[in-house]
Amino acid sequence: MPDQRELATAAALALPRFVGSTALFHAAVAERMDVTPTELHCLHLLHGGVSDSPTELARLLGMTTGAFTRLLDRMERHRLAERAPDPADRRRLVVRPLPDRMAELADLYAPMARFVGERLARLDRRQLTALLEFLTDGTAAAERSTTRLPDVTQAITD
Amino acid sequence: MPDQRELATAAALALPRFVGSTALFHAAVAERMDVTPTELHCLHLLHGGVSDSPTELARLLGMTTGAFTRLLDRMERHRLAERAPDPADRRRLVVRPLPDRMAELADLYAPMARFVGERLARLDRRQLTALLEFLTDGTAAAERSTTRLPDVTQAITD
DNA sequence: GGGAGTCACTGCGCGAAGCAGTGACTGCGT
DNA sequence: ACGCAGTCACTGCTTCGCGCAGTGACTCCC
Repeated sequence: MPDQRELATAAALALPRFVGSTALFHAAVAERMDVTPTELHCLHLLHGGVSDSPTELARLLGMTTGAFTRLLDRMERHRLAERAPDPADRRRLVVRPLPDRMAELADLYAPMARFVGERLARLDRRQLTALLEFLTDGTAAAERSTTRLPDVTQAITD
Repeated sequence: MPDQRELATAAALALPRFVGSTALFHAAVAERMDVTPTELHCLHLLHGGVSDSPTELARLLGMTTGAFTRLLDRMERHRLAERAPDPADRRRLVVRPLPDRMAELADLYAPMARFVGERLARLDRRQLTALLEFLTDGTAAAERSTTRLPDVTQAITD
């Protein structure tokens, strides 16, 4: 019967491995869709309405705009997204997700959603809130860390 | 004030993005150590005592043994691990983590551990237990999914 | 109206990983 | 005993995603 300190330590130890294995799961889903993990990640960002700007998306994905151009080429070829001109600024363009393969993506995530749903169903409100907060804060911290690569340390703590 | 159902839905939506961004964080830490994400992931497995067998590690990392040979070459060059002969079977070898750069790794994870610790300190026992269980079960499910790539779906649900 | 800055894009090179095949070694069946 | 199938780590070859650095189109501000 572990006490609170031990639980916290266990969580801190479990985290790095969790991160590694989820990354791998992410790659597995991508492979099932015949798509690179980066394309899949970008699709999530688009689907979540995070941004439609190539430069911004490239930043969030931790890559150069040059690489993002090629990423967009692939995404268009795979019918995941399309380019559209930005009426306000003729240098820019707008990236739009295509509905074509959304159903396929949903199917692949369905079992994961079920897995998550089952676990969550056993939790009470306070447990749910804690978990959700952990996920969202963790996401924010992780996304900060990618934009300030030279100092990951600071990005996490602030 | 969201009810339980809404919270569960929110968590299911937050998850894919969390997965993507943690993968990116993982890559950021690896870059700070002048190491590939795969090398870092392998180091975590070694450090956690998951396995010391090249074939088994390759499987957990979702790669071929051929690629793992080259991975080991890099890890030795970067002083992350070393090869040792297996006295029981002269075909095999044993992979051992090197202590040299462990401190460096701990330093990079320190802020993350602090971030986690702060969040966890606010939680009670039941919340902690729920979170920890979610992490470990999720890790197990994700690791299963990589070993049975042809059917990710089944790996998650069973 | 002109120059600095920003945008998406392009040629080139690197390197991580898959594929398929190799030699060394083990253990099973007869 | 002994040979043969299976397993192990390893190696050329190829593929491909990405970074780097430079380009032309466009915008904004003085």
